[in-house]
Amino acid sequence: MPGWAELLLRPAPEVAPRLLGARLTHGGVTVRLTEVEAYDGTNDAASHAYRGPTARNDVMFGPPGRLYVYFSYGMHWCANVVCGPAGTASAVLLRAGEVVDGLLTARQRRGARPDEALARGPANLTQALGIDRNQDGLDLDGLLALPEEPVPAEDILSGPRVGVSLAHDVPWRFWLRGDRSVSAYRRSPRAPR
DNA sequence: CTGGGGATTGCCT
DNA sequence: GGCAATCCCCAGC
Repeated sequence: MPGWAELLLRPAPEVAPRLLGARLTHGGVTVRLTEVEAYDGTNDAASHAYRGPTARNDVMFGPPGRLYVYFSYGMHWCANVVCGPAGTASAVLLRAGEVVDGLLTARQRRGARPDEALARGPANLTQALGIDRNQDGLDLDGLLALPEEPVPAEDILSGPRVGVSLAHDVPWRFWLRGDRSVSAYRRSPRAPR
C-alpha cells in the first residue's frame, strides 16, 4: 500500500499543500512539486466535475491516487492527482515542479531554457515528464512519493487559483515560498481587479 | 519586467 | 458555436 493512500482519501483542499515537496516520476524524469491547486469535486464551480460525470472527467470520480489528465486550449496537457474516495471527484492540479532527476531528458523535451523553467506551469510540467492523454487514469503507486520530512507550514504560501474566473474567494493555490520554479502566471486574466 | 495577442481542438451548452 | 484549470513571442517601458 502506497504511503500516500490515507492522505489521498482527504478532499483536495487538504491534500494539496501536503503534496508540495513530493516527488513525481514519469518518463525518465523526476520533479519535486512546488506549486499545486485544489479542485473540490462537484461542490466547486471551477472544477471539471462540477456538472457531474462526463467522458472527460470520468477518472476524477474513480479511486484516489490516479492521474487525471485533460487537454487544454487546443494544445496542452495538464495533470491532476485524484483524491477523495471513489464516487467523489476531488483533484489536485500539478502546476509546477523542480526537475531533480532526468535533467537531460527534460531539457530535450522542453528545449533550451533555464532549468528552473523546465516544469514551470501545468502544461510545461506534463511535457517535461512526458505525460499526455495516454497517462489519463495512470495509477501513481510507485511513481508519487511524499516528502520524507513535512514541509514547514511557514514555507507554504497560498492564494487564488490561476486562470479561474470563478471562486476567487478560496485560496486553493499553494506554492513553496521563494521557489524559482513557481509559475509566474499568478493572476487570473479574467479576475476582476 | 509587464502586457497583449495568436495558436488550436475537444468538450459542453 | 463558444470557450477553455495555457504558453510563447514580441513590443514597449
